[in-house]
Formats: sequence, C-alpha cells, structure tokens
Amino acid sequence: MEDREYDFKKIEKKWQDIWDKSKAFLSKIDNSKKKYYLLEMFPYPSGRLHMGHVRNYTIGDITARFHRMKGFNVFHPMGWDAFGLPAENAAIQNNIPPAKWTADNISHMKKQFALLGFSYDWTREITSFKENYYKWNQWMFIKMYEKGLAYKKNGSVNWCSQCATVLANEQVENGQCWRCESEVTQKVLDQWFFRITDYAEDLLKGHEELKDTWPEQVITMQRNWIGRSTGLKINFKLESGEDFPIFTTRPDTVYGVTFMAIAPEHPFLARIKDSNVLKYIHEFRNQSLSDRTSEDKGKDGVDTGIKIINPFTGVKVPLFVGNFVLMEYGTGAIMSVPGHDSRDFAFAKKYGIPVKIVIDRPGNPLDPASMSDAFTSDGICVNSGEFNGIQNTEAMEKISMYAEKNGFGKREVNYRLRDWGISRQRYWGCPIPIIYCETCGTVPVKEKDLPVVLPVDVDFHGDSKSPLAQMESFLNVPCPTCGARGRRETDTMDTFVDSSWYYAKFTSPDSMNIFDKDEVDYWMPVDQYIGGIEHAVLHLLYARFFSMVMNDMGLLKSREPFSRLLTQGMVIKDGAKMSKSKGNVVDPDRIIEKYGADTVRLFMLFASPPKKDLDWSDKGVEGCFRFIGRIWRFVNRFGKFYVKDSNPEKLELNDELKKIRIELHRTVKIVTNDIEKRMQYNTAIARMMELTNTLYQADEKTFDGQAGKQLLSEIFDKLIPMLSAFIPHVAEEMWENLGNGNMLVNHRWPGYIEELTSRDEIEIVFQVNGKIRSKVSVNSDITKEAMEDLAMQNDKVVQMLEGKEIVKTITVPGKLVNIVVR
RNA sequence: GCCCAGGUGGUGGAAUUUGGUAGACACAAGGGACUUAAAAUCCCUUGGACUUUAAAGUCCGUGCGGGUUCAAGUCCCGCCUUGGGCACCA
Repeated sequence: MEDREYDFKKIEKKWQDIWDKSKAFLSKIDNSKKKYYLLEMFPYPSGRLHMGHVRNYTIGDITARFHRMKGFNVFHPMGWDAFGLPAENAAIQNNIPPAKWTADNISHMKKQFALLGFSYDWTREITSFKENYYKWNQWMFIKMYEKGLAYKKNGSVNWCSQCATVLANEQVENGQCWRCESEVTQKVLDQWFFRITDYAEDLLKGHEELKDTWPEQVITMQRNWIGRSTGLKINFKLESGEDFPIFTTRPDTVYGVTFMAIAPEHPFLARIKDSNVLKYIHEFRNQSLSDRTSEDKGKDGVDTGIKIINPFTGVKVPLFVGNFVLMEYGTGAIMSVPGHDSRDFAFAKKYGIPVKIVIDRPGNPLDPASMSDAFTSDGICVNSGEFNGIQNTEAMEKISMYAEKNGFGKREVNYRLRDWGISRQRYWGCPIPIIYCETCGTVPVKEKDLPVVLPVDVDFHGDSKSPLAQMESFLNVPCPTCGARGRRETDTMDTFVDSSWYYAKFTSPDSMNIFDKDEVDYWMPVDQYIGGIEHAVLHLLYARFFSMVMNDMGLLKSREPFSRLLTQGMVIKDGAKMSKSKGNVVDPDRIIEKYGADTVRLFMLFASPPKKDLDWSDKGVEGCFRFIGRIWRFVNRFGKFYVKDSNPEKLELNDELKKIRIELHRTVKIVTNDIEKRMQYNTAIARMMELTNTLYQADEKTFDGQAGKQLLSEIFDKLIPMLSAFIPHVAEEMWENLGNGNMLVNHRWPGYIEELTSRDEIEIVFQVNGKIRSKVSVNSDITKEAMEDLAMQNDKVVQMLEGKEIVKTITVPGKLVNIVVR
C-alpha cells in the first residue's frame, strides 16, 4: 500500500465510470427529505469550456456534493443555451448547418464536463434548440399574447447592423451591442414586445424577499435599471386650448419654466410645416443612440415657433424640439427649468432662453445673470405665487395637490424600464408562433399545432438575412381562423426568452405539458443559483419576470425563481480577463491532462473566494497537486492502522493524540461552517491543509497503538469524506483503499463534538496601554481573576509598570489583559 | 458626475460576522536532509528597520491624513487610488 502511485488518470476515469453506472446523481422526488435545487447558469455551447465555466461549475459541484452529504435531496441538472448568433455565423462562414455545429459543440463540452467529475443528473438535460423545449417557448408566448403580455408595436428600436438584428434595451451597453460592440442605431420596425413594464412594481417589491440572499450589487443594478420615479403629470396648454401633457419629478419648480421641449419622434410634430424646423427634426431622428444619449455630446434643439401655456402662471413659453428628449419616457415632452436643472441651464444658455429663479437660498440670494450652473439644492420657494416662502420639499406636495384639485395635474409613477423587445431578425432561434392573415389579421398558432418547427434544411446565401423570410415552405400556411392563405412571422425570439424559464423546465424536461406538476412543485424554486454578474439586468431580470408571469398563470408556486444567488468572480491572468484577443487563455483540457481534474477543481476553489476574481497561477496549480499528493501518501503510509467504526472515545489518549483530536474536530467545525454559512471554500481548504500539516508532524510511533489507531481512523473517517466534496475522485479511491465498501458520494458529512473544538491550552496576551508586552500559554478554563493575577506577576509587565499609576485594567476572558497606566 | 465594492508581505490571499495576538493557508525565495547526481519527497527560515556574541529584545507596519477608544486592518470624517455599475429617464 505504501508505494501506491497517485495515478490520477486511472483513478478519475474509474470513479467517473462507477458514478455513471450506479446512477449516483439521479434525483427523484422524496418527500421524506428536504430538497435542495442547485443550479449554475447553463452555458452557450460555443465549443469548448473555458476557465470561467470550469470555475462556475466547480463552485456549483462542491455546493451540490456538500448538500448531498448533508442529507438533502439534491437536484443538480445541466443543459444548453443552444440557440444564438455564433452558430448562425459559423454556418454562414463554414457552410455547416447551425444544428450540426451546435450539436457537435455540445457533445464535446459534455465530454469535458465528464472529465471534471461534476455531479449532474444528465437525465434532466435540456437543449433549447430542440423542439420539445422551444415548443413551450411558443406556448408561453401564446399564453402571454392572450393575456396582453405579448404585443406587436411599430416603433423606434435598437438596431445592430453587424448582427443584423434588433436588440432589447438591456442588450445595449453604452450605445453599443452587448455581443459585438458595434454602434447601435435606431430603426423604425414592427416588433414583438413582452410587457415587462407591467411587472415593474412586482420586480421591485420582490427585492425585499431577496435582500439577504442576493448580492446587494445585483439588486441595486436592477433597481436602478427599473428606475422608479414619482412625480406629477401636468397638462400644459396650447394657445388653441389643446392639452400638452408632460411628466416632472420637480413640480416645485413649475413656476420657473421658461421653455418646453419635445422628442423629435413625437407625433405632435406632424403639424410642423416650417422646412427649416423639419430639417432639424429629421437630423435629430437620424442621430445614433450614443450621439443622442451620451452626456458629453451637445444638447441640440430647434424652436418650433409654437407657444405653450403654463397652467399655474398663464405664462407662454416657446416649445423646442430637443434631441435629448426621449419619446419612450413619460409623455415624450418635458417642461424645462433652467434655474434648477443643469441640463436645462446649459440648453437655455446655448439658445438664449431666460433663467428664472423659483427656489432660493435665504440670506444669499441667487442672481441668474452671474450663475454658471443651475441651483439644484433645496431652498425656499420664491416667484411662485401662493407657494412663496415655503420649503421647496414641502411645495412638491402642495403644488401636486393644487394641480390635482384644479384638474390640470395628476400624480404619477414612471419607470425607466421599457418593454422587452424580443423579435430577432435571425434564423437560429425559436420561431414566433404567429400567422398573418389578410382578413383575420394577426393570429396566434393553435396550441395543437405547436411547435412551429424551425426548418433545418436551410440555405444561407452568404448575406445576413434570415433564410426563413425566403423560404416558401415555411412562410405559407393557412390562417388558423378562416383557413385562407396566411403568412408566418419570420422573426425568431431573443435567446434570453429560452433562458427565462429553463430552470423550471429542468424539473420535467420530457413532460407532455410545460411542467409536470408534481416535479415542478417539489423542486422549485432554485435554492442556490450560481453564475456571472454580467447578467444582473439581463437574464436575472427576465427570469424573475417570467417566474412571476408563470406564478400568475398558476404554473409555479413560487414567485421568485432563485432563492439565493452567488455571483462568482472572473478568472484573470496577467491582470486581465482571459480572452482570445489578449492571448492569455489557459485551456482547461491541457491542465486536466497534466494534473487531473481533482487538482483543477481544488485550485479553482483554493486560489480565491468564489465571489472575488481569481488570479490564474501555474505555480498555484502545482501547489494544489502537491497537497493531494501529501494526503495520498499519508493515507497510504498509515492505511495499515485503519480500523472501521473507530471510536477513540473509549480509549485514554495521551497528550499528543488529544491535541490532534482537538485539531480534527476544530477542522470539521470550521470547514463545515465555511462551506455552509459563508461559501468560502478557500479557507475551508486551508483548514484541511493545516490539519494535514499537523498530521505530518506525527510519525509511526504516534499512531502505533490502540488509541493511536483509533484516532487515526477517526481522522480518516472525517477528513476523507470532507475532501470528497472538493476532490471527489481521489477521495473515493483512498476510501476504497482503506477497505471501505461504500461510495463517498452517498456518505454522510462528518460531524464534530463541540467540546472537542476548543483547545486545552490557549495563548493570552498582556498589554500595557494597548501594546502587547507579553504572551503566555494558559489553561483554557482560566478565570478572569487568574488572568489578571498572572498579568500582574509577569516580569515584562512589572517592568513596564514601574513608577506608573494604574488607571484601570481591561480583561477579555480567554484573550487578553490590558493595563492602562499613567 | 453619481452609486457600489476594493486597496493587507515579493505574490494569491487569511483575520472584517462581534473592535481585542495582523499576515492562517499556499506560491515564490533561501537553507538543510535524502540521492553518485537530479527530479520527487521531507524538514527549517521567511513583513520591514534596528540592538545584541548569543539568547532575546526595541521600534515601525493593513493606500494617505485626521479622529473616537484602554485597544482600530475592523468604527467615524476628509482625501488618494483601482475595479465594477449607471450615466441626459425630465
């Protein structure tokens, strides 16, 4: 046994086969056990796993294995986010059908998963491009259409010319496409939307439930994205008496309005005839999103010549078209108060519009002529009719009430969140199940006719147009209502639709319904979700929306899909995220080949806590490999002393063994806590390394004896099962080598005896005026008084106290004595 | 500009929950043992400056400057800096 070699390739293959054959990770409903649904974000099958994946899924696997050993009924599925542009681009470039390209990638990545020893229940596998999955996408779409939650709208949308498709607001980052980083422009198109704005309030309220279990950062990002603001809708008037409504969050400044501004896209502008003004309007409409929205670009406008009447004052002010005014927010028009809004101030200066002060600083009045920026702080109302003299914060309320009473205003809540545009002008996605009929109009496909199958025998013409639009066999279909000739919708759904409900589908992937009621009710919600923070306002917001919709439809019992969320950090090398363009990519396959999966897993967890970024280090990997070797050799060397069902309790241990036993129980306690309460796997591993170092201090004599053998066996019985969560293959092998017949995957997580977790001897410190002067070892049950006595007798302390007056003494039991002198 | 999270040895990181021995664990470095030799392995040293023949000891030290406290990496105030998010939302 002693010279047994650590042949990780053989060991890992062996145990992967055994787990596979014994169906070790299959999950079944068991009402006698507490369920634990652990999910990691499923990957896009790009072809190869990268280190980011390896880290994400390793963190998940430890968590799953730990809970399994803790006695939970663990559900740990995996699948593929398999629709999307890369497959289509690959198809166009290399003339490989997207379905084949994607399926090949999946099979390769699945092999990589297997090599890493992850504990997935593959019988629950989901592949989003398969009919039996996207059928339910379509089914959900129809249900949402029936409820008015899916609708078609002609409007200005984000267009990425590189990807040749529309993007949702969440998919535009700094005016650029989230995928390819090319400039996004605005285009007017007929598009399908999901009415996520109906759930704005719910999405915000739900955060309450998540505030202790989700990273604060994610909640903050979502809250900012939803952007709730309360204010007043005020009906300004045209000279003709026509209403001109605007929304403002600053009703307290309404007496300071000196101009109005309206979005270039506003239908109101249809009445403009002046060719010069029209020229400007046209120009604004064609500006790119980043020109329109970036703050450093100038705010441009043009005076329409139209006058607007302020209902509070009766004063007429000019109406400008402003390129910064958004059609989609509020009413598409605003009141402008240069005196108290920086943007309005800059605009007013540019176009020679007067500045009027309506909120002032008592004792230090503002002078519009000498101001270089708007006054945006709180103050006292002036030039505000009957509201003069009160605090502006108070005026907000009073002015709102006044407007409501007089019938020209209404308090309103507005959201920054827009409806989710889901149409994509691309082929490789889920077809939108809609048929257009000349007589019946827009008609959803009948449920019994689902799925609308995405044809796989398609021609790519080398251009980026969707082949569906040119495919007669797909396009032509009888109208479901009248039977006349109809045409199918050729846009496909945003792939974020696929991932918005997949977590629930895992519970019953082959069900004849969207979900199997028993399964989904038992397993949902996800107890722990793990993934990257980059999806904070994308996937994680959409998934919550879908979950709420499904909850309202009675499909899910829970409203929130993910009870706990962990967002893991990136894998960094040479100070940058691993990426092809930076040339700092480390290939997981190569590392597994060289050191084995257990080492890779261990390094992924040891190098950094899950939440933080992880610095890749080849040397660090070697260190982890060395640790496994140390354990391996120790077990081989002392395996001959192993006895089953150890119980050192019965025997008298000498001091050395007693100390080791305490270290063991302390280690179990700390490791358990680090995993369970803190999800801090790096420190858990450090504790086990420490214990190992302690064990290496011992020699044959230490354990060669009745008590020694018992203790040693207890060590093996606790340490190896703990290790099996992290390095499962080698742990199983060592366990088997010791003569155990059971598999660790089904073993119970070791316990500890609380009384054995505190050391007999502790070190306390003596301080004088807060500075450490001496350290002594004492019995851990020492009294406060005894500590103080010891301190007063301590040579060092006595020396420091000489000629000084003791002001007071502070004693922290078990820690320190601090003597304050003068 | 606003919001959030960080800044600890040569390096990755502990300790932050609850103010109470800063630097666990690992890497790197140095030394030693084993070996014909190397690799592997095992052991020891390792924050800085200084005093001392030595044993030992003194001072400084958690981005910077203040403060609270018997005691601050931890709390408060003000800066510097890195990363992330948001950025005309009326």
